[in-house]
Amino acid sequence: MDVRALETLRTVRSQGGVAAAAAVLHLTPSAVSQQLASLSREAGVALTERVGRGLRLTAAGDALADAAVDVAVAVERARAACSVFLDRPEGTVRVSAFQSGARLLLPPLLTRVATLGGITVECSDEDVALDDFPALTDRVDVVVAHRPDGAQWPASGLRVVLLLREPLDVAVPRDHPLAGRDRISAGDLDDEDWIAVREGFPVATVLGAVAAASGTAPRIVHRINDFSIAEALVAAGHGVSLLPRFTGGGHPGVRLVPLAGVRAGRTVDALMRPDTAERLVVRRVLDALVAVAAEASNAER
Amino acid sequence: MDVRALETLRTVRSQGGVAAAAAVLHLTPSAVSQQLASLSREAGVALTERVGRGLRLTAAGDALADAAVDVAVAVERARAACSVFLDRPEGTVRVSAFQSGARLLLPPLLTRVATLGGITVECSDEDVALDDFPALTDRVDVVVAHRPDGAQWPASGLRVVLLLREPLDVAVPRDHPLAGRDRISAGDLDDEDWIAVREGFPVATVLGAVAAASGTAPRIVHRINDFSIAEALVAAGHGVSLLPRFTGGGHPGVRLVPLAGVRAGRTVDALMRPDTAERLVVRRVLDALVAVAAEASNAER
DNA sequence: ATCGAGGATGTAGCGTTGCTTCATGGACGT
DNA sequence: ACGTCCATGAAGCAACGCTACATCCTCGAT
Repeated sequence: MDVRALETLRTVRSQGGVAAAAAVLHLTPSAVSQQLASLSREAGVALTERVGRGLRLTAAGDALADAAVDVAVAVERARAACSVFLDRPEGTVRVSAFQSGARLLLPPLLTRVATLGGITVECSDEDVALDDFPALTDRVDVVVAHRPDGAQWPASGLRVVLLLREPLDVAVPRDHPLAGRDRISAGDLDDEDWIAVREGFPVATVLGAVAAASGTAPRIVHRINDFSIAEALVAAGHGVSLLPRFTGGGHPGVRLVPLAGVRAGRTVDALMRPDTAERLVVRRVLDALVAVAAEASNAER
Repeated sequence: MDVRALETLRTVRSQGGVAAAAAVLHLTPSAVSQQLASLSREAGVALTERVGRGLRLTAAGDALADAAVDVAVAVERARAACSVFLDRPEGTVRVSAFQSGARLLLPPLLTRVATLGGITVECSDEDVALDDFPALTDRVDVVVAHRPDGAQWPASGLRVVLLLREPLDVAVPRDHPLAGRDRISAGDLDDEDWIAVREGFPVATVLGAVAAASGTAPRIVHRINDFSIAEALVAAGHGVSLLPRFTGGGHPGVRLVPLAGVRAGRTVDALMRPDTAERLVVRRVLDALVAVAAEASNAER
């Protein structure tokens, strides 16, 4: 039972195929396939089965992949047990975040981690569909992800740490009739043009929930994922939008007005594989990230 | 962090040296040494330190060895997760027992396991000093061991399953003045010659506890570890002894009389490494062993 | 239907890893 | 002071695992 092969099995499951797993593991598809074959030989049962031109794990493969998570966690705990005796935790941690989260959290995270010394943080911005966030944890140590109110991450083999909850406000142009209001109710927005995010992406469902409260379907004229672009469009009078309260860059031409009646918001979490979550340096960075998120949501309201 | 190397580290600790560990692992001392060196390089700290002509684990090494137990357990759990999907558990399990325990438990164990089919049990008899029982678990899957009342096995990385508790009775010759009694108190035995077990071996301390109750030091004339030999000596009138109630072969020339006042007894347990305890076949054998032990202690009183 | 693309899996060859053998250097007991 | 025991290095060899290449299969396109 090679630990590397178990790792590979997990990756094949999370990435959904041999080729994708091979890319993540920096291997050729052939190597991955051979590892699976060897593992299956050792286990005495088939771990994968062909489906179409891809493959999927059998029940046995799924069970073994679950067990493989515990193996990886135990190995990382062993590593951490040694790191304790090192004078100071060293290493590099890869952190990714979606755009608005990145702008809010990454700068203060980097300065805070810098004070610890010895830990290098490599950042990247990754904006993917809601369902694709978990798979990022194979490539990146800490994934800052967001989800609309009500949605939950799949529990299987994923460590989730809540960073902050952020209300979604209605963004209207500065000169809009509603701009002076303290609160806006869903019914006030029936005649507006909407700038929404792409389908399948986080908070896409929230607009639907708001519209449901007023009973009319929203008129979506643009689909923009980057909130700062959406903000610019709103300022230019091309529609209204739902934008997160803390992240809104404070564009001078835009006013954010809270929604009345509907509870609209998103949650920002840190996602990690259970084994990477055990790494000492990762835990240090995560602690810093939690602190930074707390400051951010306190400071801005 | 190679799993094999972690395994090696554990063995070096439990066996107390590179050479002994190498023997258990079927390797050369050089290979063991190289694995330790590679592990230490990877961990970044020294795991062992020379002491005299041997070596001992450092604090970091000890911590890593502890973590290695969890790794081994996780790996075996993974194996077991696959075995569940196999039609029927197969494999061989090595069981060892001290003499009297072996005679009592091994025959019914073998017949019981035979009914399961597919599992081979390899038996051996190992009589060692009390402190040496745990180290046997590196060589043998299930170690049937015994300990005097009050003694405990070291908790570190050892799974203990209680099999039975057995009172120790006073064995006297058939024609001895005390042979007719229902109970014997400690004071009645002040003038007897004793046949004890070797120092450091299980139940050696019990005789001391009995003597303490009467206030006089026991006159030990022979030290015999094998209870059936001790029994023969008692029958021939060479002294009295403390013998386990269930295991006593029922030698016609010997009477076992319970002790009054003092609680004298020994406990028989199954000892396993935590990782081997996870193996499915081992668990089957262990279940059988527990059942056999229950029958034995019920049947014989 | 035919063809091409994408995906998984075998085969040959090569590099790396990890073992054994042999030799060296301390530490203890006689 | 010598021999023994134990751990550790260096050299050589075998085995394992990866890459590269080829094959088979499935699906979507023309």
